[in-house]
Amino acid sequence: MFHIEIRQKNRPLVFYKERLYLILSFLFFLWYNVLKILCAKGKYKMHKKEIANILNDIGLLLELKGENPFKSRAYYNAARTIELLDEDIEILVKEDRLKDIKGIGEAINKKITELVLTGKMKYYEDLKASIPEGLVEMLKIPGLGPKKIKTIYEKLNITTIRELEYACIENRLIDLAGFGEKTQKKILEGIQFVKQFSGQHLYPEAYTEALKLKEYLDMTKTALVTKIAGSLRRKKEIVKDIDILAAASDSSKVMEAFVNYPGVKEVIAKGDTKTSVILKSGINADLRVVTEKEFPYALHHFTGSKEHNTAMRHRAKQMGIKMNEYGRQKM
DNA sequence: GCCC
DNA sequence: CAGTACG
DNA sequence: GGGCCGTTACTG
Repeated sequence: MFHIEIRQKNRPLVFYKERLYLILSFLFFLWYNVLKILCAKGKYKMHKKEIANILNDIGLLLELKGENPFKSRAYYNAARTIELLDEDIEILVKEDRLKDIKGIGEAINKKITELVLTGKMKYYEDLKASIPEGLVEMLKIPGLGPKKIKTIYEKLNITTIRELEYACIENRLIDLAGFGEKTQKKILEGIQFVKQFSGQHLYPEAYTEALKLKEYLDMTKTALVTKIAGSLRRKKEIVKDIDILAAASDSSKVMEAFVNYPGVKEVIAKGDTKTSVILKSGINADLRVVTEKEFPYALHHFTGSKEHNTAMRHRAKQMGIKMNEYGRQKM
């Protein structure tokens, strides 16, 4: 046979060259695919909690719009179902098994699928854009629900809690149909109540938010290491912000990645060592970047608490050691 | 919106 | 009574 | 096509 004859022959140099080319291209192909998989793996992954939150938001927004209450409840139910799901949502989407889950039908299945595959949901973004942010915040005020908020918005053109507070003080609510003296008073008290707890966040909320942020930063590979610090690291039940500490030789790249995090709503300050942002969830987040050598000392310092630090430094001093966030040395 |  | 908010 | 939480709790 012809090909057997060929095999047994001495091959000319050109043959090996061709073969080498094939091998190289095959290796390149492998490398390319592995890289592709790694990239896909490192891509921002949608968490179940996030999906649930978006579905929940849709429910709220629909109520504010005055949609069929059962429709918004369908979204609430779907949100709860997704959140309590044991299985990996991405796998469910890829295998198109989402629609088999009780509580998720045609419409919501499509929307979740879009969200998981593209990271966005057109319907949600349009819906959110059509309603002033302040109205959603008003839902936190006890005694105020979507119907009353809708009335306040449409009749008085009020879009923020601040404006609402003034309107109450000026007795402008009692004229509205369905409102009265008691209602107005209750709303005003409700506003005070909400104010009292603004800027305070429960550990589970803040922690999941912080984990997502850390995961994102790690994915960008701009820092050698990142760590959640502050009161969150101390597992305080209530925290007022998220502190993240990173070690890197080039801090600017980390800061740049940080402010480009998809969950950032507003950048408060951006510098070489510290950057502060407000997240879309309403939680403040600080990132501090130090060198690799400083990292352990900085981690201790930024984990705190302030009281712990002063006490520890005082004790160190007595032992003849000077310590700060950058390191420690014998005096 | 979802389910029966 | 009806409408609205709540847990 | 029709139901979807409640001997709710409160306000107007």
